[in-house]
Amino acid sequence: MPELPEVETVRRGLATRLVGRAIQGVSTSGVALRKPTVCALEDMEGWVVTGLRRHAKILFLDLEREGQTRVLSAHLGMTGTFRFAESGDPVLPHTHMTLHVEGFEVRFRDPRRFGWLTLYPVGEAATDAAGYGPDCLSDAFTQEHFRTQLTGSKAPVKAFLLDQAKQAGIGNIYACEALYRARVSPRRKACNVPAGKVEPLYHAIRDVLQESIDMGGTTLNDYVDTLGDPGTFIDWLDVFQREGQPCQGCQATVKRIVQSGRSTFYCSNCQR
DNA sequence: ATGATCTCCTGAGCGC
DNA sequence: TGCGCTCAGGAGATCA
Repeated sequence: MPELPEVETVRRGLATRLVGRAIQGVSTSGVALRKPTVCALEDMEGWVVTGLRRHAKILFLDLEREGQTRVLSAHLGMTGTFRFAESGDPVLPHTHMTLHVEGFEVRFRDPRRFGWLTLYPVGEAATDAAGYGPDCLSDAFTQEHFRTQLTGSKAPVKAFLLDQAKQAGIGNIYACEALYRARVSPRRKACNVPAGKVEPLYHAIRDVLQESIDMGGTTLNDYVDTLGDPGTFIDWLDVFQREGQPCQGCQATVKRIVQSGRSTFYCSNCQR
């Protein structure tokens, strides 16, 4: 499941081969994704990719043509992938968009269709991240911002971390891992996180995300990068999907509970 | 207003 | 062997 580190890995991969290239053609499946696009994706034909940006889990493809600009936003949802391909490669099922570029193709595939592709009109900015808080790895995500948001929320701290409006980019994996690293119980209300644990939790979030990027992200089931390679951060997960296994710190058994309908993995002995 | 729950979707895994 | 059930969760919509 792509979270910030996986999307950043995809962004870097796409940037290496796509920036400066003209989109010569666009093929689509016609199947509806999570959100409808504003303009037809085919309208990207003839536009040049000038850059790839990311805010949290959203990718932005900047396009330019004859002095004008526009943007394509993309979200990978649960099972979305961007892959480089040769024109003769077999097209896998659930391939929803293919960008034809000189010498190769870029294909967006998403079996469960939780992702989206939105092409905005010429000159318009993308609004996908309008309700989002600062990206967790950006300078805007300060310790002060985090403290203010945290102390103002009565939600369980695990649910708080997943709230993209508070700070954006954390998904289920890294919420569990950051809480474990900071030794904070996921069941504790955000506003009741001990004062002395706020800074450790802030740094745990930043560290775990950055370390995962360095490892190419985490692959549980579906995620692969633009070359089809899985991320290897799974080997460094302390608690996620480790129910029943001993905690690395105290040898107690890692537990799994459900919060807001999602699995939370933690050590009830270490995390208080 | 805020937090909790539901919904969308497909494929993997499991039990009978 | 094969069918049907459950589960996975990002995030917008809806409910409490």
